[in-house]
Amino acid sequence: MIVMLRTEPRDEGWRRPVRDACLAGLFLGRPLEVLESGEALFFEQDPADHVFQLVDGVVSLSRALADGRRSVTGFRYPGDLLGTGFQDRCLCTAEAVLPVRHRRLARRLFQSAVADSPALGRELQGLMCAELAAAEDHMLLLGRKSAQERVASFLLAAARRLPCEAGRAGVPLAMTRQDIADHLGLTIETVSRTITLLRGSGAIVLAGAQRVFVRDPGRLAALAGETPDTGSARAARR
Amino acid sequence: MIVMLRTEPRDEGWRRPVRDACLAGLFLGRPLEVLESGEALFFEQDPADHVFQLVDGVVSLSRALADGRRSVTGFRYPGDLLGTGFQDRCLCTAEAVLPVRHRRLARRLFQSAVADSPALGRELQGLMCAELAAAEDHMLLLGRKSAQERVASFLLAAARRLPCEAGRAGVPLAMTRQDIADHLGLTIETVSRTITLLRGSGAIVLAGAQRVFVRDPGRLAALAGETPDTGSARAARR
DNA sequence: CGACTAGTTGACATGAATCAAAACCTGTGG
DNA sequence: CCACAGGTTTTGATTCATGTCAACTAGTCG
Repeated sequence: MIVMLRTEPRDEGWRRPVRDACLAGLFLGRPLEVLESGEALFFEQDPADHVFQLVDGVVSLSRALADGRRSVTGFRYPGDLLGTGFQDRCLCTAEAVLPVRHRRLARRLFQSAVADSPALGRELQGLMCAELAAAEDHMLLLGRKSAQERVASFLLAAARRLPCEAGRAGVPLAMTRQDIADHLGLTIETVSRTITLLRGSGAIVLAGAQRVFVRDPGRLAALAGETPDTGSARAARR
Repeated sequence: MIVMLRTEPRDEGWRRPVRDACLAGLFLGRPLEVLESGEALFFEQDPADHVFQLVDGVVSLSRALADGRRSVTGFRYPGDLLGTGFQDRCLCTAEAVLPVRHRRLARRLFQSAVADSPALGRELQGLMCAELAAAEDHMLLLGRKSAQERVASFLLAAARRLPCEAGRAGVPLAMTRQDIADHLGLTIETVSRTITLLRGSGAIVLAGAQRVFVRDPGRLAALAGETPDTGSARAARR
């Protein structure tokens, strides 16, 4: 009981060496599972019984209309958690874009771990805030950006995911043009044409369809409709 | 101290008559503030120092590109909380669409209350999950739906927000056509034309620009691209 | 009543979708 | 090593939905 009391205090900073009790830690003992490229980890509307940690590969998250029209809400990469934002049902379908290795944890366990630890609670809240921020960015892209701005934004985001040096070797685009199109609310043809256009402008160079070199990040950012990033939103009002 | 200990146990179900210790309860003692229609509660990129409870009125949440293009990510109504999904900065601008009455709470207090109570933590997580689900729905709308489907979806959602009987008196659209257009990724002209079209089809009737009667919810749902709601996503794969 | 703003309608332009075909990969088998 | 099959990506020609620009109308507030 005394121990209980001693672990209670609010500010926990002191007793964690670098980073213990992180969400990733919950998956430590779990067995590794694998998925072929194209297979699904879960489907939209499935009961959301598990939470997943992506160890290796790339996953697309998508939802679809009855007639097959599809929206890819995002992609997930090694280290990311999947399904943390679900309640009882899966919000989206998760498909392996590359061969995947992952671990799984029963949602019950995940939830009780989060409920038991304020630190985990905070980490989860942070993750969800980030997802929400990304979702809002993406709504702006889908609702208001031109095809060129969308593709440029996408390539730029892909480049920024990589450590600077890795970028020298080119940005790998694991997903198909169809996935990119469904992510950007365009058709494959438009994605293809737009990439050709960006290539023509000298902002990027291609090495096969799946590898891009960003030659001129500044120009790409400009084409992406990014603000030169000075004034506040308040100042920018017309 | 004994009292402290007695309030500690994890499963609190027993000591709450109907619903105490909910997030809304945190705002109970707070003074009511007011905002004229058109005024902003906070701006994109402002430091996120407070969390708000909307008591009365309607608020639009939006982000903007440097050149003024705008995306309204959603609307908030009485009872809703605002700013719960922010970290250190506001993700979006919140503007009063109707005169607003609201209460505010320092984020610090909000966060510590949430950290202290697993029940509040769960409630907050639930709210954020719902926001995320709404965001994904909206991405599908923006990326893949036609103008008609977008407007029909919007009107349907507005109608469904109201209790059934209230619907008889018509669905009030507090926001301007510009707000609707920015929400749906369209222009005001297209919104206007599309509403006219829906009116022509007999699905809706207008009473002034700000009040809609949904005459045929089934037809409207069909025009909105909603599935007749039978098969699972798994079954619907082509 | 008049002025102002919001909303609607019309004519026309255009960016992206669609339909179609060619080029490019990647792996398989001779 | 080459030929071929099946898939993905690119390119081309054309169409169409939505955007743009402009005028008109309907509320609203002084």
